[in-house]
Amino acid sequence: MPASVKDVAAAAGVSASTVSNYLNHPEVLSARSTERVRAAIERLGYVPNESARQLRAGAGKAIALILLDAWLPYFSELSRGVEDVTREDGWSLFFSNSGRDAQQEQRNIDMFEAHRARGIIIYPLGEVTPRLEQLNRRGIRSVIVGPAHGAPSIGSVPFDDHGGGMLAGRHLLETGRRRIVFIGDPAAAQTADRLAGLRAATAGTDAEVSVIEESGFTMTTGLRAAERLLQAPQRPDAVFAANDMVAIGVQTALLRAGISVPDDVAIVGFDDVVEAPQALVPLTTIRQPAYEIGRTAASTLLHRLEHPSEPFPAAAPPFAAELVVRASTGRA
Amino acid sequence: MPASVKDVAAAAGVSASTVSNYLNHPEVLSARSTERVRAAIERLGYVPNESARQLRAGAGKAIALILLDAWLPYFSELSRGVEDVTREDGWSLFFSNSGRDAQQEQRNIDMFEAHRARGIIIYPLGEVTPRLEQLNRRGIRSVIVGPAHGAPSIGSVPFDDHGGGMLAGRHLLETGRRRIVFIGDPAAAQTADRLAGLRAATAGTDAEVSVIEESGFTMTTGLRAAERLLQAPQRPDAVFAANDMVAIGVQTALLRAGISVPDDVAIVGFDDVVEAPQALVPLTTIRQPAYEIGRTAASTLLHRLEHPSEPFPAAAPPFAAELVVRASTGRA
DNA sequence: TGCCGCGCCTGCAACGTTATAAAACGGTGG
DNA sequence: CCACCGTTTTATAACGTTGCAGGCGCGGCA
Repeated sequence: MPASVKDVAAAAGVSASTVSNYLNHPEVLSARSTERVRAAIERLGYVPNESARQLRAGAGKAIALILLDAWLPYFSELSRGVEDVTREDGWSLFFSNSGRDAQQEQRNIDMFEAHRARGIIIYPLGEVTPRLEQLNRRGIRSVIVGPAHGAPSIGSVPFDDHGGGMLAGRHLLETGRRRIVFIGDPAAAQTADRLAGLRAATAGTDAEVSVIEESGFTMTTGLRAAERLLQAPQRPDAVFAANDMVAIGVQTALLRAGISVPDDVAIVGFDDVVEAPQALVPLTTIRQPAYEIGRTAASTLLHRLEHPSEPFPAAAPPFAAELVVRASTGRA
Repeated sequence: MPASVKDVAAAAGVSASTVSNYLNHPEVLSARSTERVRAAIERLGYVPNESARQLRAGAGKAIALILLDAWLPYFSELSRGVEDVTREDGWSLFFSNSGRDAQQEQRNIDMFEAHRARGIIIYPLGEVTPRLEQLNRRGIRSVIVGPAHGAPSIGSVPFDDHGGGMLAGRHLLETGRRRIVFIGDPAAAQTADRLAGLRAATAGTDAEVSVIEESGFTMTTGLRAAERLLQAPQRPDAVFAANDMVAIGVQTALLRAGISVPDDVAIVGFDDVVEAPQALVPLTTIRQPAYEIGRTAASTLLHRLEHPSEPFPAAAPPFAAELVVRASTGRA
């Protein structure tokens, strides 16, 4: 039903090749042909068939982005960074989220392989390194947001989670806190690093660190964790949460229970998402430049695709953590 | 570089057609061939080239979803509904957001046209009806989430915004409120309907309705609106916000200013997103079944695509609004 | 034996695009 | 008038896939 180059060619009284040249090598055409083809394209509303282009070219200019939970604020900022770079460089971006379902994550990778995406940016949920190395052998490059455990064929955009944890710990110590509870899932790689950083900061002091294990990353997770925290025999004087949304959930539950933040309990989050300063008590947090991380991931991948000879830079330095002090931990 | 049917055929000692039949008409193959092809596919890691399939088939089994702001909670729920139905029916979904930029919205439509998506589900920002009718003439169907202003070729999944506004207004009257302020952009279609519903509910009573014009839909919008509200000479006793995030922003600003919710000011939101019950003072709101709306939009579109002869149902009844009472308006 | 039907398989063409090589064109100089 | 040149246009083939028409071998039936 839609018009093809042949239709345009017929309408313009030229050959299909000329139409193709109009689109891809305009400089070789005579002014006369240029004008006739232009008019015919406009008249027929011709739009090149991307599938045919890709087939012909062997691969299209498209990359894919696979995230855990597209609707979490951190990921939406990250994806804006990816989107912007991708668009600037004239590539198409296919987007999908795995909804924290490892099986769905694999299906998404399959789908992008079938669509012959040239590269994949992924914030991985399960163990994807072997699959990504397999894809690499088939010519599909990928970049992991976070640590790539010693897989040199895969790009990596790491963040200094351990350093972030240390910053949080030191800040809590400096503001006089001694009973710190960490909320998160110690089995998840990034979360574990943040906890380790916290422990490194408190080692050798009289502060003690306990852990409430929760594996989610939403406000609901924080509300649930706070219930457990309120039932504990001795209340902590500080909470360090795996991310900002969990921290905000904890804050909400504490305020509802009549506990003052920061007087009774200080709270530190992680990420510095847009919601952090908007919490009722603005949240002290560790800033992760999500937008910049997204941009870097995209440009690393695109650079690799556009300069196939150069390998990924061996070890990019991780993005540095930065402490942002707000009201939830009292005055600095 | 990646394996093609021909490679598989050679490896299995059969013809390309047999490999194709294995994939598309397995029932015609002998057990012997089935096994040999299966083994060859596995050995080579063959993945069918989706571009070639689409080219051959004229169009692929793919639809597109275009949203204003993918990272707003309401849209993420909507898109989950769309995703689920799409996946259940074996279609692929391409996803994009227009970031509240009408130009970007157009570019996304262009991109999906080039990729020959069979249909589009869109929550429109600008005026897209003419463009969608043009696409319809080229065989690409679409469904608008929200009202389709008398364009019978375009599907529509409407919601009863006016009724929702009325419910909110009546509830505020019943709980004794008289000075109601509406926060939102009266120029936006859906928002305008909600305001009209509010006015219909208060007409003929001694309650008065004023409007603070704000065009955003985030917490930041609510914080900004609350500043203006606090400066007003006479403080209202109720706020009806265009959506939940704005309502939560207003609530936060009021609480920070020491104003009690709901004693001094009642607040009603719109949508009933997951954040609504998680606000410090859980939010009374008008429930919009975003997930169900997404499912309906997707199944309307897919039904249309799979049964080309039947037209879109003339006028689907709008989804009904439902009042959800929580603490932000006091006891009922 | 000759013919048919059946089950299974294969060759061919076509989808829309574009790079390549070749051809046509218009003009110059010998 | 022809060989030659640069410019512009064209025919052709190929990318990977699949529907279709036809082919092959085998068994059954007249």
